[in-house]
Amino acid sequence: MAGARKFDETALLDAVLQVFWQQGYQATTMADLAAAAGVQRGSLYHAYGGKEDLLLRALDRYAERQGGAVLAALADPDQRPDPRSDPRRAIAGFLDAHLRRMADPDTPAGCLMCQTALECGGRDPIPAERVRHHFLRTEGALRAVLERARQDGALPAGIEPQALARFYLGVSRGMAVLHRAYGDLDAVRDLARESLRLLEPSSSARTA
Amino acid sequence: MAGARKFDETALLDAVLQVFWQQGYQATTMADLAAAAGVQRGSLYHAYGGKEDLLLRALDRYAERQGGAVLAALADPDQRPDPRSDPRRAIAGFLDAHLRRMADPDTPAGCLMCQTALECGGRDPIPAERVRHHFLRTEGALRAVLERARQDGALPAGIEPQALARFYLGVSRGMAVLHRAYGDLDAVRDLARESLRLLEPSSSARTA
DNA sequence: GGGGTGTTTGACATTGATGTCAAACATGGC
DNA sequence: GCCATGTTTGACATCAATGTCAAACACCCC
Repeated sequence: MAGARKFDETALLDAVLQVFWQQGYQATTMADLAAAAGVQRGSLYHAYGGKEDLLLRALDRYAERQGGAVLAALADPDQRPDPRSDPRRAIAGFLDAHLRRMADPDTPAGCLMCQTALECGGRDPIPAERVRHHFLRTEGALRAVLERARQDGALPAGIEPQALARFYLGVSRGMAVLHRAYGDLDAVRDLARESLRLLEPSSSARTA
Repeated sequence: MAGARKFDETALLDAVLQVFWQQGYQATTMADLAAAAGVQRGSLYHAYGGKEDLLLRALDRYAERQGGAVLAALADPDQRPDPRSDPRRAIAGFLDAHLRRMADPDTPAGCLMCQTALECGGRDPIPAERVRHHFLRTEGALRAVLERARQDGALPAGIEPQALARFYLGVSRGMAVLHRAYGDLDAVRDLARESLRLLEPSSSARTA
């Protein structure tokens, strides 16, 4: 293969991701993306389909990096032998991974997935579907942890893993909105901390 | 005053609001807004400053309509004599008002405030600040209800109204994201229902 | 009903983004 | 070193949105 491309694929996607995340999908132009990636605009068109295609790849890359860290924290919050039998540690690790990500000053506030969900939800079905896919993945991972914990007897009887998984998915999404809106982590921390009280042993088990 | 304007101010803002809500801020053009409002594009420029000004007015109108109903439900969920002394009813009314709004098929999924928060958070400081203002308003109303309930002894000691208010604000924002992403209310209902368990009498009171 | 005030309208110039393309270029295989 | 393959580059035409403006217009007050 001669005339190899000069740029690093993942570095380019990271740059693209950052711009989408900072500015939003519609507000960023191909020129913005090219400048951020240190590449000519024509090269982007040549190597990829266009803005929507780049967004889809950026979403997958985002899921791989940020989502990967989050799911790893969920599965193994503290490198314990079998952390999933303690759902509190697992869920706390899940939320704490979000908090740590948001505390990184080099990264825009909020969450690219949530932004894209809201921005493309009423207009661009393909990115919206991709986001939905990643949401369902996270929801499934949460549910798996809670299912397992219930089987191990680590959760009060009557708990519905499905509903609780959706609850913590929603909480993590709310955290992203508050982070973006408020700019700091005060409210985000409150939201995470309060939500964990639902798993405390003394908490009621009624879930209708 | 001669040559009175032909259109109805609030009807126009409702139409504008709907378009912003459906498509997002950046994706809607002045032509979209003019068409939705049944008005010539030049008239919009004449009567208002431009797209950003229209967004600000749409946000205020949205807060007045949707937010007004939500805050009313919070203050008086069931036309009881003094509903605020029962924080569970008040918060349930608050969340249920969101659910009822989302169940309306004539209205786009999600929440205009949250969309704007995420879309403008990294780009347009003025709309972002306006959204923050409305968020703080809601947070304050929630806190007031919880403060009062605590004074009435209707909440376990040790509860922090501030943190709990932010929690339910975040939950309502998470509901909007899940609604927009999933398109249905299943996950939204789960999120709302689970979050209410935090106020059950048997729930633990530890908050620090 | 005439004059003045403010609104509506369509057109205009300007700006910016898009997507394409041919030519120049780099690289690996032979 | 040379060729073939694929990439980079800048330019180009097209398209769409913006914001402005002068003229036409409708309304109220006198």
